[in-house]
Amino acid sequence: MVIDENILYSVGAEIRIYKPSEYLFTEGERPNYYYQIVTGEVKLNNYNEDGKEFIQNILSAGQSCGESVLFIDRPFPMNAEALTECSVIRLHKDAFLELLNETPKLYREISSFLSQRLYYKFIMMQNISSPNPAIRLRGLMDYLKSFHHDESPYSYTIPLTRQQMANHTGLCVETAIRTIKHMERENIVKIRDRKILY
DNA sequence: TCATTAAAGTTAT
DNA sequence: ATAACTTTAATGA
Repeated sequence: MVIDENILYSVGAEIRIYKPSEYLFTEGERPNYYYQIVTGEVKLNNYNEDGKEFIQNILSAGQSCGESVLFIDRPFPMNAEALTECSVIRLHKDAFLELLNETPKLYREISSFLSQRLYYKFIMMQNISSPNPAIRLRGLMDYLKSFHHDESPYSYTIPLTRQQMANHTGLCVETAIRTIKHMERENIVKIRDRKILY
């Protein structure tokens, strides 16, 4: 968790429920709130000129979003869409910044969270710039698996659909599927009832 | 080689 | 039932 919920409530935060496919915020909007996910999953994405989706990240309980842009005067560069039903704590920008001023410890925690995001972005950017789809997908899987602490092969079930994996790596679904099949033949992954074990 | 299109089967809602 | 996802195959850059 990023910030203790009780602290957020004490400075005026409110809880909001979002239905699947509802937006927390959209690209181009002016950021007015700090968001922290209590339950559910939120997808950060963009759409390119042809309307093709690119998933930037998928966030789950305990993670925050929107904070990256609260410190600067810029509109949101992405959409935040609820994937499942979500309960999200929302705190107004001014109250959020005020809270950080009063509590240096929180400043550090937010910085740490932002650093993690930056780290993720860097890793993903590295492997997504590879022309080889296997490297892109493996980079994604390696990153996801790095949070599960069992390193043995096939111990981690990829929590994404192939569609989502493709949209994460800028590949088309068909290429993602073919590449994953190829990886299965090479014993890099196992597939058990459509789930990818890595 | 990969994206795109089309078509069909499968799963989830 | 209907939408979303998965898979295979053909074609073209």
